[in-house]
Amino acid sequence: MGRNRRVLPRRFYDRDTLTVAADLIGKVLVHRSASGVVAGAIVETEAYIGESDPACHAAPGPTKRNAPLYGPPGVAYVYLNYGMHYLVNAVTEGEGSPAAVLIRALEPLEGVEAMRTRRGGRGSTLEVSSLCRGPGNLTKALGISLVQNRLRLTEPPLSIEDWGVAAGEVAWGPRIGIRVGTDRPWRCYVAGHACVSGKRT
DNA sequence: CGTTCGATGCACT
DNA sequence: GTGCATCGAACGT
Repeated sequence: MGRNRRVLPRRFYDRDTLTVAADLIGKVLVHRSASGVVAGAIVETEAYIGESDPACHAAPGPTKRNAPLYGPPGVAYVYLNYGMHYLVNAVTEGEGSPAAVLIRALEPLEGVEAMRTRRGGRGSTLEVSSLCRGPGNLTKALGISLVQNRLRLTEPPLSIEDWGVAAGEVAWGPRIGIRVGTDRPWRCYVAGHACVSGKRT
């Protein structure tokens, strides 16, 4: 691992959203900032696809907030949720086809101390497997906020890369934390992985 | 273990 | 004014 690092090209995202959601498992979300490099392997994603998906932010049609969903693929869509958590998505499919993959959990690979400081302050006793468990937690650990909204994921400072991490076995299930569209099994995750959000098994 | 519930800000109707 | 793609502290069992 680490000798063959490749940033995912824009065409990676210009595909069917469910395919992208599955292929993002095992890829590495990297944030390079003045605080250093933090990175983690993606172990959980959710697909939000089009205006016909009631849980997708594009459901009401184009608005100021969801504009990135209608733009080019390979761009970060970040927004504030519940007034206190930032959530990061990768925009997928072509322009005019509003869809994205929400990144829900990471396995920390680099910058664990920086993550710990951002999550719980210095001397935090948080386990490594909890640092990026949940979409609001991972953005906090990586220092992602609205500043990173609309950034291209195909170049620094915020990128998704292939570090040659083995993806592991992937499972599909209903999306978490939404009240509509729960019938669509569009959550993709590494079954049994300690860093995946939700109830542990 | 389990479940409930309050915090908190902004986009949208 | 309402409703969230959440989290974790504070309970109950």
